[in-house]
Amino acid sequence: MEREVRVRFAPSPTGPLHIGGVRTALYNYLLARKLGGKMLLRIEDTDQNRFVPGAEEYIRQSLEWCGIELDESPWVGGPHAPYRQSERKPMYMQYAQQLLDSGHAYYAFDTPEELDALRARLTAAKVPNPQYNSITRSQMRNSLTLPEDEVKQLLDSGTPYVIRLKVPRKEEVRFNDLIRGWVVVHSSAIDDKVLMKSDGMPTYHLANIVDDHLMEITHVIRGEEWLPSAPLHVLLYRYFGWESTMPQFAHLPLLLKPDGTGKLSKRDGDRLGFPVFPLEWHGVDAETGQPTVSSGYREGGYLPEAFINFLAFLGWNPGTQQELFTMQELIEAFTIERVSKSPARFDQNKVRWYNEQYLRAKPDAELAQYLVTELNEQGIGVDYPADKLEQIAGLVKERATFSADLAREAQLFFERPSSYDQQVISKKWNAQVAGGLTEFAKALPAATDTTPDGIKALLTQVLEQQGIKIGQVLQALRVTVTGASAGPDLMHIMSILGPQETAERIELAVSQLPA
RNA sequence: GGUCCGUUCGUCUAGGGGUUAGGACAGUAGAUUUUCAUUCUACCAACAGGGGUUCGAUUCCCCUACGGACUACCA
Repeated sequence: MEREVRVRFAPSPTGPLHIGGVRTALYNYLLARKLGGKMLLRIEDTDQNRFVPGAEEYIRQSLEWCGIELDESPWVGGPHAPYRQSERKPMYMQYAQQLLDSGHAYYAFDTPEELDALRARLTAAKVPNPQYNSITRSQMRNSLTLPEDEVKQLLDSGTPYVIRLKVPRKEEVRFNDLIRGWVVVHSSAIDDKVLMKSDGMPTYHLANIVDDHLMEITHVIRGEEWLPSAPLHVLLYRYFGWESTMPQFAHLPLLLKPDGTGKLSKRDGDRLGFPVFPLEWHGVDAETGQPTVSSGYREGGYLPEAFINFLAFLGWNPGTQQELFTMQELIEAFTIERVSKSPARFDQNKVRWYNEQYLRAKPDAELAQYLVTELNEQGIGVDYPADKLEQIAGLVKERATFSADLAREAQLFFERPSSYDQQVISKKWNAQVAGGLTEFAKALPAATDTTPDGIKALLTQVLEQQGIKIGQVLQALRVTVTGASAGPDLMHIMSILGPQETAERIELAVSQLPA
C-alpha cells in the first residue's frame, strides 16, 4: 500500500532562519504539495544551551511571509503533537533503552577530560581518524568494559552518563539518496555517537530518527551537511527494526557565499551588503552582548513571490526556459530528480531582477495602494483620485526595483521642487527659454486636451509661435516641473499633474531662476 | 589528516557519445525614448587537467587537481 507522503522541516531555534534553511523548507513544501502529502514542522530544540529566544517565532513568521504553509506544527498542532522535541523529552529514553536491551547501545561514564585525553592520545599517535569507536571504546569507562555490578552501582549512585550507539567494526552502510544515488560508507568511519546526553536529552541523531519514525515521515529532505551522518541514521533505523518504513533521503546542495569560498553563513549578509535572512533579525552579539540587527528581504523591499522564485531556482530548475513561477506553478513543476548535485552561489543581481519582474506584474491599483501608505508614512499628503494614483504607479513602476523606489519616484507628483538641477540650468536656462516656457504656462490653463499627446501638441504649438525648437527647452521644462534632470516621461507627468499645477510650477521656477 | 560529496559561460543553469554546447542574470554595443530608466536587437562568454573505452567523448570509466561538507554530550 502506498503511504501518504509526509515531509518535515526541522529547524533548531538557535537563531534566525537563513535563506538556506528557507530553501530547504521550500523544497519540502513543494514536494509535499506536489504529491498531495503533508508538510510538517518540528522544532529541534534538544540543545538547551543554544536556545535563542524569539527564534521559533522568527521561523514561524518567515515561513508565513514566504507562503510556505504547514499542515502540522507546534503552532497548529496535529496528530503527532507535540512538535517540539523538548516537549517530547519523556518519550526518547524508552527508545534508547530498546537499543540498550538489544545490545546496540551502551552506557558510557567518561568525563569530558577523559574524552579530551583520548582524542589527544589518538592524535599524538597519528591515528587517521581519532574517535570513540569499536576499537577505542575498549579503553574507556563504559558498560562494555566495566563489570556489570560496577555499572549498576554507577547508575544507582547518579553518576552522569551518556548512552552511545555501538557501531559495528566492519560493515558497509549504504543508502540510495534521491539526489546523489547510492552512497556507501564504511562503518569504521562512523564513531559511537552519543544518543542520550547526560542531561537526559536525546541528541539530534536519536530524536531525529525516533520522531521521523513516529511522525511517519516518508522523505527526509535536508542540507548536504547531513550527508556524512546519514549512514549513522540508517544504522539506527536498522537497529530499531524500522528499516522497511525508513524515509527516503535527499541531500540538497549547499548554498555558497557569493564571493570566496565556503557555505553561506549567517554572518555573510551584512558583510557583503545583501540580506541572508528572510526577515530582519534583532539579535545580541554573543561576544560583546551588544544588540545586533541583520537585514531581511522583507524589509529590503523584496516581494515574497520574487524571493521564493529566486530561491527555488538555486539548485533546481524545471528544464524549460520558463523563469517566472508562481508558488502554484512551482508545485506543479517541482520534482526532486531535477535538483542539482552541485552547490549554488548566491546571485544578488538575479534576485533584484526577479523582484523587478514581480513588481511590474502587480496591478497598478495595488501599487497605488502601497504608494499612498508609504507616502503618508513619510508625512507627505496625497490628495489624488484613485485613477490618477494608478496612473502614477503605472508610470513609475518601470523605474523601480523595490517597492520603496515607487514612493521615491512618485514623490515629484506630491511635492513641488525644492531645488532645481544646476547642471541643466547652467547649460539650458536662458531668457529665451524662460520666455517660451512662460508662454506655455500661460496657455496651459485653457488647454482642452490634457492627455500626454494633447499637452505635447500644445507645447509644440506655443514654441513654434516663439520660434523656439522643442529640443531647446525640454530639459529645462523638466527641471521647472520636477526639479530633476531625469525621470518618467515628461508629457505624462504634466498630464497627471494637470494644466493648473504644471503652469504654477513653471511660473514658480521662472520667478526663481535668473534668466 | 580521515570519510563523503561535488566540478558546463563571471553567476544560476539546460543538454548529452556525433549539437553552431541552449536559456536567464550580469557585462558590452546599437535602436527606441529629444532625459534617465524601461523596452527591443546584437555581441561577449563555458564543458578543470590527464589517461582510458570508442570510428568518435564535453557526455561513460579511472586518476589528478581544485572546491566543499562532516569529523562535539551542536543541530
